[in-house]
Amino acid sequence: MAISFTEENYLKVIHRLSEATTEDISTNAVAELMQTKAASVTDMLRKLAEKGWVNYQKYQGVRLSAEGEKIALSIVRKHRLWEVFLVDKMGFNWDEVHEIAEQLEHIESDQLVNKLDEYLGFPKTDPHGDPIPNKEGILPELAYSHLSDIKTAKTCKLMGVAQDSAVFLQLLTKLNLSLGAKLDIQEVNEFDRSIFVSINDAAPIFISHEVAKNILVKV
Amino acid sequence: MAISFTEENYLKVIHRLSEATTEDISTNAVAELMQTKAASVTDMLRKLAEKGWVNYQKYQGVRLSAEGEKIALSIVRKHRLWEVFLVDKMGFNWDEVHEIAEQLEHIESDQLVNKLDEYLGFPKTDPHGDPIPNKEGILPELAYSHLSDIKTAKTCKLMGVAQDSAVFLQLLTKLNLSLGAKLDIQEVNEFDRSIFVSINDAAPIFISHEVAKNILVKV
DNA sequence: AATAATTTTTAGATTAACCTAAAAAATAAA
DNA sequence: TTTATTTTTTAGGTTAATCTAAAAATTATT
Repeated sequence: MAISFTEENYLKVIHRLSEATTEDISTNAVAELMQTKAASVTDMLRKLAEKGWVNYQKYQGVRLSAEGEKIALSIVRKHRLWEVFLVDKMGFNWDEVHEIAEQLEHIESDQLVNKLDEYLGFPKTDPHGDPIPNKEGILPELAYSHLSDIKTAKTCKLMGVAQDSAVFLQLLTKLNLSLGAKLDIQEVNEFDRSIFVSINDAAPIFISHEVAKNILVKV
Repeated sequence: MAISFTEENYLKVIHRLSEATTEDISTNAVAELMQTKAASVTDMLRKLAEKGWVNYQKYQGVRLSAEGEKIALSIVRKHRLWEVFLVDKMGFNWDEVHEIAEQLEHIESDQLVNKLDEYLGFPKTDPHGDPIPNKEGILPELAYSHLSDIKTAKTCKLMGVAQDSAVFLQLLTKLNLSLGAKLDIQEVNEFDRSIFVSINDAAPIFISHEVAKNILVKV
């Protein structure tokens, strides 16, 4: 069935919200991420439900159907593969690629996506460490911890970020924190939960809890 | 000023029609290429004129303004660069890339286009031999002849095609005719204007006038 | 030049995606 | 368990791009 850009974006947003919870997704939550009004969301949810891509009962929130999940994952796959392309092949920084990938994710051609995947060497994650669904739409589960959850001195490796806003990524770049960086945690301060850490064997610096919450690491 | 996909497509179509003539472009001609009705075209021409991208007086046809020309050329540039990408990097055949490039040409990022250009080695033409406008929107004039215009036995080189429909390109592929092929013209038949020609030193074959009209060669 | 044929435009509707304002339902607080 | 608050939906409108059918302008033909 034909699908519009807007419908694709709604499915993507519902998918994103569903990753964080097992609850049904509220109209308002969708409205906020879609940068639109709740009334518009209600209209769209009814339409998506008619097309069989979501399960929706009014006042009860929304969930993706199996079909809707499949579509959402194919968009996520395209988005993340294009991000790899932009960084690895086009030479963009990891904080510059989101907007462009938002456009490229809507290009329709399974053949192209699979050729791109192969061309990039079947990457497992995008430049922010987010996993890339495979051709069958299966998303490899990457069991990473939030840096903020670590309580004791230990060594770990930066595997991803929980947020890909440009300001945040630029801050990480300033701190010399990129995918794969080695983090030697010296101390976790009880007072403000800031972390005193050596990055790639440099002199240790302080990282705020705010920032640590958005950093994913493998212990 | 903001521009929609549809507006971009109209400018592209008007540009294409303008290449073939110095006359003003008729509403019907635009309608046919846009696969829409004349009434819809009238509406859009008025809008494009308001935005300053075309010069249009009702009943008098339409021309691109300098600004409109600039936009059209940037779309052509993107279209052709993406075609090179699809063939050279993704391994598509030249008859498979048009549809996908129709989508990719609307991706908005000057930075991306210029990086892509560099990545592809600043190609001068697309996989069909059509010239690629440079960053400044200047379209190199390639003075090629139509194979159908050649009257005597001589050797020439296939530099492009005047049509990129999949059926036509597939026929050329069957005839072993690709960009750069050497054509030794043995004889031009007066009766049906068919051409008896050896392709890359193979045994000579007949090529119809219909086909020859769409083949561009350098003598 | 008058009439016929064609092309183009206007008028009035339709659809997708959005909006505001008001009503209804669900949830939280007293 | 009422009342207040918040969330969600409905009702009615807007805009971009399209359509059909009818009117107007242009071009071609007698």
